[in-house]
Amino acid sequence: MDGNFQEEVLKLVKQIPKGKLMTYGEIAKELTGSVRAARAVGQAVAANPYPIVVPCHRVVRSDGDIGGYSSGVEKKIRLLSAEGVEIKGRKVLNFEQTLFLFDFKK
DNA sequence: CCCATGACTAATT
DNA sequence: AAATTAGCCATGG
Repeated sequence: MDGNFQEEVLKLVKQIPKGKLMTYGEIAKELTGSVRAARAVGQAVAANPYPIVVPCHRVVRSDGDIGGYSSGVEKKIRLLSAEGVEIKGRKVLNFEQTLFLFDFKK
C-alpha cells in the first residue's frame, strides 16, 4: 500500500485543535488543491488506524452536517459535545464559527 | 485496466 | 428545508 494520501490526510487532521472543526473539502483542497477529492478524504479517515490519536471526529461536512464515523455517528456527536461543540440532531450549531481554517499560511 | 464503493459536494427539484 | 441526482477521487478486488 502506498498510503501516502491517507498519511497526508491524517497529518492534517491531527492538527485540528480541540473544539474546532474541519471539513473534508478543505482538507482535500489543502492536499490536492481541489475540493473534489473530498470523497477520497473521507475514505482515508474511514480507515483511520488511530482513533483518538487522530481526532477524525473533528472532521465534518461542508454543509454543517456532522457526517459519518467509523464507530457510529452517535459516538462522534458525543465526542464533539465533550469538546464544547454544540450539535443539534445531525447539524453543527455555529458551524462557521466552530470551523478551523488552516493557519499554515503559505 | 475495468468496476464497485464510500465518514463528500454542489446543484437541482 | 429535505430529498435526489450527478460528478469526482483515492482504494481494493
